[in-house]
Amino acid sequence: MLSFYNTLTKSVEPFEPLNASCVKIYSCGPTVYDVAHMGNMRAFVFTDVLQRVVREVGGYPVRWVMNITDIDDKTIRDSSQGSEKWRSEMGEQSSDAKANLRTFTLFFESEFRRDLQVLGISMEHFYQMPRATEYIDDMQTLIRDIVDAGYGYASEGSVYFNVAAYAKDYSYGRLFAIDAENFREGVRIDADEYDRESVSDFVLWKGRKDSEPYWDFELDGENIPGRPGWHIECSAMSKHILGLPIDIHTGGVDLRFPHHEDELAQCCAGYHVDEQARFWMHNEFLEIEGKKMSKSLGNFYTLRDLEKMGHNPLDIRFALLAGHYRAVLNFTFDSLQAASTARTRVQNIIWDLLDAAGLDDATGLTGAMPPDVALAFGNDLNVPQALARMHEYLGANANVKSDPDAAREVLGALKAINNVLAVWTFTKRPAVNIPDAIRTLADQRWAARSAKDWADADRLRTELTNSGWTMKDGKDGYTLEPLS
RNA sequence: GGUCCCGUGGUAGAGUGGCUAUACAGAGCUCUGCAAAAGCUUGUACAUCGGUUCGAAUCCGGUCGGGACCUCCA
Repeated sequence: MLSFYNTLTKSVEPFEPLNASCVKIYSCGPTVYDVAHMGNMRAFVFTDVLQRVVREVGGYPVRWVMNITDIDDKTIRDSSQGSEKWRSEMGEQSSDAKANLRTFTLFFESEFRRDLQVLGISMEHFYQMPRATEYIDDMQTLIRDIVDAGYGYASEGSVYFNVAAYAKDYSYGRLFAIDAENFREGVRIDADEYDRESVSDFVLWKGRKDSEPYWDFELDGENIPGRPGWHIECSAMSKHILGLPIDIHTGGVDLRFPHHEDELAQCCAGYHVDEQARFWMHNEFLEIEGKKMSKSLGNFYTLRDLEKMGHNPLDIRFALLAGHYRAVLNFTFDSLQAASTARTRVQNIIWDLLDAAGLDDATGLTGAMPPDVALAFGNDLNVPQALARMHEYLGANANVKSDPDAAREVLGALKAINNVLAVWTFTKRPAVNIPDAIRTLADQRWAARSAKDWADADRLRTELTNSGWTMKDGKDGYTLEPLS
């Protein structure tokens, strides 16, 4: 029923849970040093749709974990004393680097949670959102195990992973075929500050640097104060919270290498498992108006930016769902507008159907997704295809509004689809607040219209339009809607 | 340098060796006093040059163009 593209095999494979009573999904979450931008949003919306499809189409319970990286170069840099990134809402900085880091990252973590929620991602769907700094012990244990197994070494106050030793016993490059002989000249290789045996080795534990936050770490009877390397947190947390192997591990394409490759290596080396995850799924990047999003091109948008411009986050979610997750998506303001219109139309259909079905609220309504829609979702999350089938379904049921039972059935189907898409609401059409002056004008026009005084009726319509309202004539009365 | 991806109608974007989505925008119609909303109808696109094939936009190769990754950017 479900099949997903697996980066491990570079092909679409049928998805069978390791344990049908609980599908374990681990998603690489944000580094909380700033608010989410469009690219982040795409990644989060992708994972959300994935876990929803596993639940709704696959019918499996899900344990979804998304980590919060609250310790890394950027969070340290931006939370350090005198940083321009420090915001007044965070309060005063202290002289304790670790406390500053904590305050700083907690601030952006709560911003992040808010961002997720306005994008239609429900906190209830998370099993846990672990913070890296709360799993330091587990990471240290893993690092010791890796060193004990002969795949790690300490050098100059840091601890490294020995890729060459590992590659002798295991396969390195399962997610991403690297070609060490052909590293392009000019590619930045940050070998200057640390002393690695080989350039392909990566850091497990970074030695303490001047005023940075640090943790003590006992390795082979020696204390090595420092902080965890980037990859180790995901290895440790996926194991401790979900247990290995997990079903699906997700992230952006850029994480295939080195992050995921190294996570995987650490798990195999330290936990002695064959695999960290059965499926590795990666979402493609996003372009803005045909160009890679970047600050220098001036097309770098955060969710807050778009909200300030007056865009509804659910329209943004819908626009992000317009393309397949493995294809580069060209996000444009035209496409956002198109998404908004399309989404609003379906929302109006839902409200009409609620009226037709005589329901105030269809939140609890259950129904079956049209089979071809479910098929599309299950086929490596082909959301564009699912949307196309949904529109066809709606077209075929356009005349259902005269039949309450049929209306209810379509509503149920839409509800099931929305359990995956999460862009519509099934509660009553919100009442519009109509100012008395407008109401008076409308009443006057209705009277003029009833008296077939077209000239006056038209004059009043124009007046209403100029005041920002659309008056729609019905059989037995009118409705007013604000112009948007 | 290496590895890899992509190029579809005005826009966004699926799909597929033959039946050529879907949405938004546009056009026409129905309904409306006129509108709005809604519904219906409509658009033959797949970079380019070759090849394979009865048949290719879909497979193969060349070319052109765009992009990604190659040690901490989703």
